[in-house]
Amino acid sequence: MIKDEAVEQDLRFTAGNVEVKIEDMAAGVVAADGGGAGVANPTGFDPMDEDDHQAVVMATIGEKDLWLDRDQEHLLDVNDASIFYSDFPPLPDFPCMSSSSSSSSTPAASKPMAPTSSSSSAASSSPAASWAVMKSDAEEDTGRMSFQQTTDVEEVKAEHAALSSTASMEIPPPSDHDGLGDVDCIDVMENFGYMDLIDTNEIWDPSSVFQSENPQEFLEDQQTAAAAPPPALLLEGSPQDPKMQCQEDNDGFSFLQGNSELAMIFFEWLKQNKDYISAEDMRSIKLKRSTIESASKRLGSTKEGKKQLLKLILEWVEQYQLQKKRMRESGPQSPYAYQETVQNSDPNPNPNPNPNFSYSSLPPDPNTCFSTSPWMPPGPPPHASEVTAMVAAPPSFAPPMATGYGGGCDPYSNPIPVAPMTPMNHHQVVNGIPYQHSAEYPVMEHAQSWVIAPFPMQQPHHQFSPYPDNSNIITHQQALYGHPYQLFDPNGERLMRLGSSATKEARKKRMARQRRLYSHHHRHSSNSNQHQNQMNDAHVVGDAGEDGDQAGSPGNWVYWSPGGGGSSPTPGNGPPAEASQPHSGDRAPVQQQSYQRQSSSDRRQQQGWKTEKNLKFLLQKVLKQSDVGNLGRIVLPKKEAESHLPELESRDGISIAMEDIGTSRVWNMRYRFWPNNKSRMYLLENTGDFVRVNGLQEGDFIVIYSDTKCGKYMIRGVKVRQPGGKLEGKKPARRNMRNLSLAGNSSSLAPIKQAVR
DNA sequence: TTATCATGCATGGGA
DNA sequence: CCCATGCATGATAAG
Repeated sequence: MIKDEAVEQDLRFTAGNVEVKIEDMAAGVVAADGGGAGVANPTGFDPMDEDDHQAVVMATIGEKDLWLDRDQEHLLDVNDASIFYSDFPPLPDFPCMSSSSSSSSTPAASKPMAPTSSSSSAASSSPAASWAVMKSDAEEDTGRMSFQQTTDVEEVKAEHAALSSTASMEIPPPSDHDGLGDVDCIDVMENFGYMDLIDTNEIWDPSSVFQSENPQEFLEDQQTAAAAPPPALLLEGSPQDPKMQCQEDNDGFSFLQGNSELAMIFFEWLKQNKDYISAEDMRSIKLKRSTIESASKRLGSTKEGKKQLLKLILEWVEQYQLQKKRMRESGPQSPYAYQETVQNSDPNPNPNPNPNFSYSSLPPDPNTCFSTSPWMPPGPPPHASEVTAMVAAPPSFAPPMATGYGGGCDPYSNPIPVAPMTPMNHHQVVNGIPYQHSAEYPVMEHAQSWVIAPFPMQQPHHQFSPYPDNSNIITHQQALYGHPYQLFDPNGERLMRLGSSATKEARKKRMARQRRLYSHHHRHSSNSNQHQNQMNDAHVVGDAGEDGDQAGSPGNWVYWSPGGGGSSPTPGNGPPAEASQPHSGDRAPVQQQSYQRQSSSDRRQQQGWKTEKNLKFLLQKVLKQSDVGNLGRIVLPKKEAESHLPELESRDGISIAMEDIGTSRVWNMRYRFWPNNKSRMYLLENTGDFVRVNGLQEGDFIVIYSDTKCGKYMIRGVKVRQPGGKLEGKKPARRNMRNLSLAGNSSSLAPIKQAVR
């Protein structure tokens, strides 16, 4: 499966059986009635059982409904579980968390997907059940975020399996808050306190928020903007809690006490996203306690850490929502339908060619942004040549995929952030709804951003290790696709730079891009198979690209799954993700979707980069010892070289400038061939410095793209981390590589694909 | 059996 | 003598 998948699952917070549900964030904010003016979920997205239907408190100021988009929500008539998935993708795992969880990965989670099957894992199917959130009356009334803990052992196991790749934190069961039998509903505040996201005693202080900013102004803004407290904010007491009442007194903001900074962040976010996120959306958000806990551990209990976590969550919500919106805009079709289309057409712009890479199995929700893994190697887009940009993998990746690089553009991109969770077969049906691998989803740049450990890492410490050589970095979104968010620094200490920073404008642009992408997919879906194949060979990475990852950046890392085959590299970013895509069958490079994690700033950079370039995946090559040695030359796969690189008239070859996607550095290389028997061997020479600078080693891979706009060549080095650190070895690699190659796949791609899985 | 490709190693230029 | 260059060979995978 793709790392991304694992990540995705984590994001879903399915790691534990404890779920944190953010309900009525908005409502919590305003809850005029304190008890929650119960509002039936108009969207029908409520994953809860109908019987369990919970009243939703709409966030309103005065009588004004802050959630203007609410009515526009599509009503999905699907079963609860399915709704849940489709509605909100799991929150991507925190990259940093991966280490802890990896140890428990189950075979299912770690086992690579069959080349032909989608990356989605069976494990992911179980989540549906687990996600069926049981709400307590209290929750409904309060509309607060609550943690729910299920006792179903089977479910838990499944979740663990699914999450195995991600770090799951052991969180003590919430105190019997509501005394809900099987399910414990925990007060949000309590939860956060537990998680340390928010100090136990630290309460969001609305007043403080206003002090820092003109309250009046804020309120005015709120009139037009949706205001919902962050889940954490809503956690504060029960509805009956005096504090909640205070909210009413204070226009619903009193619940924010104690941490003005966090509150401000949340409010700012609400203001920026009022047009994109509805109360229903917020209600449907569920966070796994374990995930949060893991994240908080990673991020630390400091205020900064909490801020990061909040940002991460908000970013996730935002990203998801964007996807969802896009879907809606395209039409009322169900997400699944969309998925199908994508799968069939595959002209997936995603850079995650490697779904494998990537980026991971995607969550059932096509809209999910996190589907891909962050750092997958840019595997070629899956056919993917396009990496979700790789997003990521460089997937993730996400494409999966060597996450990224190329995110949008990068096949690798990252491939790949990202998606990740348990691998599922495309055809697998969960609760009547077909599950698809994230890799198949159109990769979104964001996906990569989440690329947190797209691939399940068995060895935690490896997962997030930074690139040794590149300290700079950007993670490789799947190798190819850069992931928007860089979660880990080379030292593995920097968890993530969340970039909630996206501005409204940027968001709009993103949405427009996504829409274009979406329609693009549809167009392709109608294309003939032949055309599809061509596309697979070379995708325009355009959007996928979250490639922005720098080679050196963590985003470029691809992880090798210890499990099946053991040597598949999974791009941290996600490029490899691509491999898992069904259509990509052949050689889509894995994106590093994965696989990569990027900070928001990185993501922005990548996005910018993406928007400016249309990358076409040309080829990728898993580096052999002779390629990374001191010869300074890399043997290129003949078929790809002949079909995607300039035709060589003479053996002297041609000089070819390759711009390093990660660093923008231009390398003057030489492309030539050697007569070999009756054939030729194609080489890229003068690669010594490139290899050195990127710290590439045997087992890592390079992905070459062409910028369709500028006509220049782009290259990305994707690092593959093997849990066992085996790649370091010398000789075994050679034989292993061969062995790894999958039938039907070129040997050069095999590793990546495996990684993607 | 053939094609592909990793790499061993011969050759030759330059220090 | 060292190293870059380039050919030849052997191991695999594919057909």
